[in-house]
Amino acid sequence: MTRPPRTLNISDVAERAGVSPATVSRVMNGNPTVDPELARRVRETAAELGYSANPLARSLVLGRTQTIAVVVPNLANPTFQEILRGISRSASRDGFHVLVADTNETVAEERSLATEARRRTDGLVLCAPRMGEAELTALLPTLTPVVVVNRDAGHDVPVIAADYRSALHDVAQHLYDLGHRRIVYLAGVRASATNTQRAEALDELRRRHNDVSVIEIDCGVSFQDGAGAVDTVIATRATAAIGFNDLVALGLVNGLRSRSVRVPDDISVAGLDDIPFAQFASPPLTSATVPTSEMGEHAWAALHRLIEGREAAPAMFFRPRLQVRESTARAPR
Amino acid sequence: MTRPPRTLNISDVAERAGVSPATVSRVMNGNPTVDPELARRVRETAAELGYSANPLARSLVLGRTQTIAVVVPNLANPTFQEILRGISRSASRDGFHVLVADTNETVAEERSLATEARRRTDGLVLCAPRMGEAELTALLPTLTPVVVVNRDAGHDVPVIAADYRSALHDVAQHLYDLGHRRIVYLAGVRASATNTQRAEALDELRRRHNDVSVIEIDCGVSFQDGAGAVDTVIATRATAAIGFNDLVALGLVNGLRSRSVRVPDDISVAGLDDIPFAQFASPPLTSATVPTSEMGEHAWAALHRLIEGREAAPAMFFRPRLQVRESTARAPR
DNA sequence: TTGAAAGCGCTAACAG
DNA sequence: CTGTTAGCGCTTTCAA
Repeated sequence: MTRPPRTLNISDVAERAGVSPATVSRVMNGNPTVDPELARRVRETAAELGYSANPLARSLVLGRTQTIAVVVPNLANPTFQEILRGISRSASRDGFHVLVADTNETVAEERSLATEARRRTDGLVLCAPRMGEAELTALLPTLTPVVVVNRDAGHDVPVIAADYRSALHDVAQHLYDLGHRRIVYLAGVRASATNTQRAEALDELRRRHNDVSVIEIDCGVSFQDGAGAVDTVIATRATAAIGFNDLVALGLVNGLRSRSVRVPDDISVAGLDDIPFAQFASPPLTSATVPTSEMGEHAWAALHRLIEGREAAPAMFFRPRLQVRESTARAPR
Repeated sequence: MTRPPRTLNISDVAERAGVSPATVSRVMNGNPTVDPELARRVRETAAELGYSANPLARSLVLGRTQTIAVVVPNLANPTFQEILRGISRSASRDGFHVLVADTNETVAEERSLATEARRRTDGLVLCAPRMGEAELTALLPTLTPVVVVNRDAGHDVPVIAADYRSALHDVAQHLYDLGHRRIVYLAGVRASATNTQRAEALDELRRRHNDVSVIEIDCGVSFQDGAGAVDTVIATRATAAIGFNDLVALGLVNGLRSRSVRVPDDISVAGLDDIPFAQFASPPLTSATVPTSEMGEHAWAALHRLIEGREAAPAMFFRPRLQVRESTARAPR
């Protein structure tokens, strides 16, 4: 293991300016107890040499890295991309860097990835963790400061989440109002907590309307998953389908097209999330708008408070807004 | 500035195991020169205490962080999202973490963001930098090890790029073959190097076919930019339009729809990149497929080589593949 | 107001 | 094979 050649350090500057390293440190940190004239000279020397303090060394001694970590289940999912973007923009505005970790839907690695990422940073945003309730409850305290996105997480941890129960309720009710009585729901990963919320909304629909039949199909979270479910969906003879998210819904639409099933004439399809491209799909997809990048910003704000030792932010739930587009229509009679 | 409470460190483990810190260090690093029995005991103690070495301290002494930085112009752009994902996946496979920095198309901050990010990491992937040639040439040597994506960068720096010249050539030729003789091109940011490549391809088209007229319009890189250009495009009376990228093209399509101009009946529209959603657009968008996530993987591979002190990888150019879909058709007569 | 010295947590050269 | 020691680059008491 060859050690890299050493670089310009604080002593070099100190020596050149004829002062002690301590003084250079004070100047670089804007400590006002330094003689103005001396400070000027040091600053000049530093500029001349192109010196700036090694962030690693500072991190070690100060115990803070000015960096946070964001753990997402899948970087290919537009929802998490948006959340990441929201976090990244606002964190960088506050002078923080962002480390990103993609678990790739591998539940088994969530824990270690989060732990590892957390150790190199000052705090963590855990997005939609897929692990079991017990594991999460045990893990979170070891991760503080941490905030959780799109999953509920007890009372000690700030939560920023979309209310998927309400979202699915609105979408399902919209379909019911259009006359659909046989509705299929393409469920996401069982492990996903938001999937449970969605299921609850379906239960409620069943309770409220005894003339409706809701069929749940195990599917997945990706475009491919949605496309792959097409035959099962057709077999149910449902007149409407709701995707776990827009990706699944869009995949299904594509699959239906390949089977020459028309959307929305033969079957209505709706998604959840309202990803940026839902509106440009063919046909434009009915969905429920989740304010993802704002949620990212709030996640950062909550984490920032924690990092600064301020009181934890309360859990925040965002109610998605139903966005009716052309992929849903009256049920065929 | 309150110093955080100190945590479990190597001396705690050493003390508990009745050995020196050096021995613990050796054990933790798998150094084989330790008595197996002793090693076992140390490992046991470490596990018992839940100890693992502080990465910050290791980074400082070893001079490597096991982290790389990725700088992108815009995290909202699917192309950069995919590149980031490709890098992230492959880097993490090799035990590296990824710091992400979004410049938000702010040319003035590219330099400082890249420099800052580089200082906390072992290497940098600079994606499609927008800064001027001279500035880039001056900056790159201060960033090594660094690899550049989607922009040419002299001979000392590995480059991973899509051949946009070829891509635009194929798209333009495709339109020409469909009978289009009046084609409008929605240019991206002037600063973008790949924009220049695209312009070259248009020049070539003009040279080869003196019956074709190619109009260039300053536009931008986003969906909104494309939508905003709609009236200008209509005013040109062109029968076909090529977007700087798929986002612009999709924006234009949407704008045209709002003006009741039919695609492709009245005007053909094509994009560049073939982002994941190009195929689900309405109508599905003709584009040129850029293998973004593979490019990300190659970018990591090239950077990894550099970090390990191996010889620099040669510049790699990927030729995009024309993907004809329903947004382009024969020119109206 | 400034400098000397200790120490953040770790690794590696050097003795033994 | 193991411990002692020095030092990565910085900040921060403590004394002067």
